[in-house]
Amino acid sequence: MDKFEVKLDQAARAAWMSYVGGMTQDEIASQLGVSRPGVQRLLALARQEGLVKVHIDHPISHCMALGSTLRDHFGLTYCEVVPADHHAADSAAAYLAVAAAERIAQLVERSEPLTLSLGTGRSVRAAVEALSRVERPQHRFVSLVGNVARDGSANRYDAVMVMADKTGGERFLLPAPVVAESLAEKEAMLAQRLFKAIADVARESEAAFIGIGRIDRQATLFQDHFISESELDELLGLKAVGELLGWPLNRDGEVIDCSITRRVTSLPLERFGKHHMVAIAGGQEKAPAIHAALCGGWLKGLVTDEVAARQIVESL
Amino acid sequence: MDKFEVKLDQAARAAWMSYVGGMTQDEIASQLGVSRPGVQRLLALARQEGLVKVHIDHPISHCMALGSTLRDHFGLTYCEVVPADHHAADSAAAYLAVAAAERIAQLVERSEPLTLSLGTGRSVRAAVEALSRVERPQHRFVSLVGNVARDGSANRYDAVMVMADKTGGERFLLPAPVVAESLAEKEAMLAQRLFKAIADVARESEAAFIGIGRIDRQATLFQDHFISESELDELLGLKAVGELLGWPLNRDGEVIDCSITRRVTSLPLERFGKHHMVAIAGGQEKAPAIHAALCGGWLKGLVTDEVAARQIVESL
DNA sequence: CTCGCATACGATCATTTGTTCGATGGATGA
DNA sequence: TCATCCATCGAACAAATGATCGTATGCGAG
Repeated sequence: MDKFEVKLDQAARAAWMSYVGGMTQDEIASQLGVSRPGVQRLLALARQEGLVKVHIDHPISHCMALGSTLRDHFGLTYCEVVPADHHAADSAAAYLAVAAAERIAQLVERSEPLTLSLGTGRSVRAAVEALSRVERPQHRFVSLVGNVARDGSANRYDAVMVMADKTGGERFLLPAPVVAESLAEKEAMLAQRLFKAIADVARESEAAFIGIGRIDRQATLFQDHFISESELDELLGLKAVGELLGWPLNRDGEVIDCSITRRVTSLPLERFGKHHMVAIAGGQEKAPAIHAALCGGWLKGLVTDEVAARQIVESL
Repeated sequence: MDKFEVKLDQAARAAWMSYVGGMTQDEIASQLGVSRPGVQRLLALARQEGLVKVHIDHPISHCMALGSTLRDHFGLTYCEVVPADHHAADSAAAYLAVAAAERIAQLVERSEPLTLSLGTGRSVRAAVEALSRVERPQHRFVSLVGNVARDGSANRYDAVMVMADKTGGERFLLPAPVVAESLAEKEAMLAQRLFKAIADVARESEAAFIGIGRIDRQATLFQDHFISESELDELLGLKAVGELLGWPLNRDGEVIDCSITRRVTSLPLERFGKHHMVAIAGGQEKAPAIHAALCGGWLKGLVTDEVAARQIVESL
């Protein structure tokens, strides 16, 4: 196929003129003595044969590539990866918050009434705090996770509270601990009219922005006393690597069925098809948990950082 | 200017999505949460800041870059550089011929009557021989250089002859040696009605495809006995490095005024403004001659090969 | 606090690009 | 040699891109 070689030559020529020389296809056509659609075909060939290499000379380039890989591999609608600033390790968290905030802002800024679910966790908190104030009393914000600690005290600064304060929207808080003391207590909770009403609002929400929790000694679930040390050990024994809304996941992203799971009061993950939940989580240590959540197919979108994304991509 | 950093980040993102991800500007706009014209501006910024690097992964890429440099530097309308095949050194000449032939074919193939000038030399000969046969009796082909050797014999296979044979067009040959024996002989030639008539046809030609000659022991002018050895030495003494249509040029491309020049019967170079002559020449050894022709500003176009082009560009 | 300036934004239009479909020509096999 | 099929090509259309302009918005000076 020597004919093909000649075609490639011409395709490379056309590609050079188009991409490097900045010529229009008409100019290229008259230069090469072919029709304009002919140039079109040559350019298509050049791209298809991988003759055209484009590189974006900016650190963000890697992040985009990582995000794209994750998005394609786990079938996400979108995946944003923020760069890890190697000079200031802390700034990554702030960057993550800003990036997630922009996502949330896109929804919140519209004026049609919106119902939005929010999870707990530092990342979600930071994200909503990064939002700028905007008057939207028509919106409703509902928490997907109980905000009552074991001792009965409510978390005054839940993400939903911050959101509602910033927008003037309605707030719906789940009046329950994340994990009930007993099965009976859980049943009692779920039977409450108020609880059901809030669950209904949550079900109407268009999107949910949630955190992803680790399951280890530093787990928020444990640190904030939602579960006891022995319960943590039980979860670790069952190979839990992360949690979504308090539901522990194994490394394949499946919800682990155990005594603790049966007492979790959060809305079941199955309730939110695949088109609601956007996770906000980053950091080297959270990578296994994020990976699990992705494997489970629970997420629609993910906002993470470079270190976590890299770790996950490398383990694929 | 931290604001600018953020802009660049976003510009890089947009560029990545557009060039690497292949997304449309509308998609990018909705992803980034800006308007479509906003994306436009971001992409413009990214290009302007040199964030976007495009590389054509094909040997021809270097050739295109060389050609572009020559074209811009010497104000040519076009400059085509064919790749030097390192495996088969000879194939470069054939490639050169094919490339030039395509240029000529573009003119010849049209059906409106065409008057085309042709010079002498192996390259021009090879180029017209590479042309495919096409019936164009309405065309006229005229030689710009005498085709009579010192001994009075005419070159049977002048490029014009080949052209006319291939197309059925009219042929106009200059009935003169390139260099007359004496000033008187030249005057006599130029006074001939026939000579004048042919010169007039040449003046009407739309384009001229000519060779570029070296001035050294291997010079065609000398090898084909158009000039004697002592005349060659004289030219070398006057620092001639090349010739166009028999007119010797110094390294700045100026026609050298000497006893030989005054006897050259070819049409004066000045006659052809800057918008007629396309040179066909390649090879390491011809580089200085080509460079001289370019410096002189005699050419509208150039078809050369990689080795010559590289040598010229490196000496700029 | 208000005016003016400057910068940036988004609606709109012209240009360029990509795709589809019918036509043309050349190769292959009967 | 002729019919048929396949590949290729170019005209026309649809989509996307790039540019221009009027408008808004924010910022600094008075």
